[in-house]
Amino acid sequence: MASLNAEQRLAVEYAGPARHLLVLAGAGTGKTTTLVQRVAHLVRGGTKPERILLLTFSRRAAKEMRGRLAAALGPVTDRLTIGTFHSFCWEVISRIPKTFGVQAATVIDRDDATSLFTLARSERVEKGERDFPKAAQIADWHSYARNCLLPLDAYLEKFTELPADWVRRVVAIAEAYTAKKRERHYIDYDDMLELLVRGLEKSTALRTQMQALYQHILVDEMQDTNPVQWRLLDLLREPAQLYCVGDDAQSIYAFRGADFRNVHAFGERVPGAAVLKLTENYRSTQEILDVSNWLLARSPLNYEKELRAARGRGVRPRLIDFASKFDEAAWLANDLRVRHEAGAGWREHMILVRTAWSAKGIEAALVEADIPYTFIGGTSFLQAAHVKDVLALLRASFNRLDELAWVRYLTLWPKVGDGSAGKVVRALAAQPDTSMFDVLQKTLKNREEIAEGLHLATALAANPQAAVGAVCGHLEPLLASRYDRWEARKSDLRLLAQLAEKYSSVREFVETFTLDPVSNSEAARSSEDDTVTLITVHSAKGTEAPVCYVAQAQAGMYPHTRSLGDLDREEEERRILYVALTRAQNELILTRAGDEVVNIFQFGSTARALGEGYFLEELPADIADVTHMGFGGTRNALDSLRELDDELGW
DNA sequence: CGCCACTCCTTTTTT
DNA sequence: AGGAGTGGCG
Repeated sequence: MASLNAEQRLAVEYAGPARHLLVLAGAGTGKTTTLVQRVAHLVRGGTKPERILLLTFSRRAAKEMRGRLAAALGPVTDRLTIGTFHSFCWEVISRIPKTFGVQAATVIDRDDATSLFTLARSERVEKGERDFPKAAQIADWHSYARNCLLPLDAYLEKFTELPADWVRRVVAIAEAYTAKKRERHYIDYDDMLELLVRGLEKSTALRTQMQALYQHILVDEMQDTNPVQWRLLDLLREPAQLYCVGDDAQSIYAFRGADFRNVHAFGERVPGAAVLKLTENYRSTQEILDVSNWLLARSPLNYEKELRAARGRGVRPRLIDFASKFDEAAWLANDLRVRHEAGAGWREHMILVRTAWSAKGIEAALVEADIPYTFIGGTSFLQAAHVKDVLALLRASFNRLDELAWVRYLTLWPKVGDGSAGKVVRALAAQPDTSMFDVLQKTLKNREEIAEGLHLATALAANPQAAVGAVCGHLEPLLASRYDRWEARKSDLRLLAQLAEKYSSVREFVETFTLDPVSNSEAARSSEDDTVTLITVHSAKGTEAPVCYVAQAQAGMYPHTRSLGDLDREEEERRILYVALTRAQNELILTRAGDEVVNIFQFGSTARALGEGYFLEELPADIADVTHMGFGGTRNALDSLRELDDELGW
């Protein structure tokens, strides 16, 4: 067993008197270790593994915990229940499908939900009404309200400036969305939590039985738990004991309804709870923590946090300015290469970015420098258009009511638009006893190739890898003419087939990957590969690396311009940067580009707000080395000759 | 009914 | 720069 310090041991072996426990664990203080050792401690103490539930925030965290537990406990690990809140709820619901009315349901992701909202909106909003909130915005509000257990109208009245009649119309659109969802047997992410919570509230029998399942419920990242999730824990926690681990300073999911103040109020929210603290940081050197502490101390909020490094002192963090983001990206690639040539492994390096989108430039530089990397976060691989096209046919093959999938598949074909696709969708719903194949044949005359696609998917339903392969082959001519860079995209589809291999049905494959979207490069590489990690800060919570680059740390990014003007949101941005800084073990390097590279998307607010409240503005020189590099780096040496042009002029 | 050309807006973060 | 939504034409 890993050696524990006194605080950790107290937390791991805690045996009362309080029934429930919150462990406030600062960054790098051994949160995961404590959780893993707690489970191991319980199992070794005689608790049946079946009676332990471990809820994590992300799929990646669940996987990590499972791996570490397997190392500590061996095969009994398989008897533990470990998962995200969402996957746990969905597993419960899937076991009692008739009660929850989800026998033939298809799980939809955010994109599909937004498409459904677009349909609902278009029925209720004139084309000319350009100011009326967009589908994506309405979907956000709707999701947020549900995660907070608030009725949509109450939420809109309280938190938006919408006029009363628009509130009513938005609510009507949300109701239409819900109706469409039900009609099409769709389940969205929020349904998973909401259905189970409602079921537990409604049915004493279900509640009693579920409460009897677990003796111990352990929760990771408690500070990011939102009201529905709290409600679920409230419903399950008697007689089970709650064991929660979290850090208020790392709460970065307010946009999903999390409120870090809830961990402060833990004692009141959970009667009979005690709070322990872990304060010794084992991850980083004191220099790295000095910068992190400095950032947090400047907050108007009081986090009462001052991280101390158990490891002692090391290298001073650096802040490097570049003339352009190209210089910055090129320097990053070069620095990585130099370190690699000096003997460091690629995997010892992590580049953290605020937004997935802005990582593109760095990605390009890494590709050009031939540096192996894994990108984690942001738009997943499954959201690429060509991948969705293939998945649409697979989805349609097992849910005849899946309108979004049918329309997507059918309109891929020439001469098939929304009109005929709609006809097919209606016919499929109206004739539930006719096979889908026959409906297609009858509705789309002389279009055998369209029905043939369905045939391939259905015939190979039990062999996902073959089904994906066959469907890709069938659609290839269509997709190749539709998208540019086809060769690159085609490799995504090969990857898709590869991913499908370990599943026993097409349905299981599609469902798992909707719940657990995999980013492109993440899917392509196994965890054993030696690669640099390029990652969004949100995805990086819980991870660490010896050398961390916090890239694009310029004004406008921390805090992000979109959050300006709202104090709570700006403070959340501070915590995001704090999370980024505290990932580093040995070396922390902040890089940023000067703003002479004009952003093409010059939104009004960007220009005005640049620099206001910028967190790194006053970074003291005694805690970080600030250097300027690469001025004119993108300029060709010959460019200096240009100045001669005016002078010479013969 | 489908296709194409045009305009407008976008990108904060994720289960 | 590119994707989504819109409107007019074949």
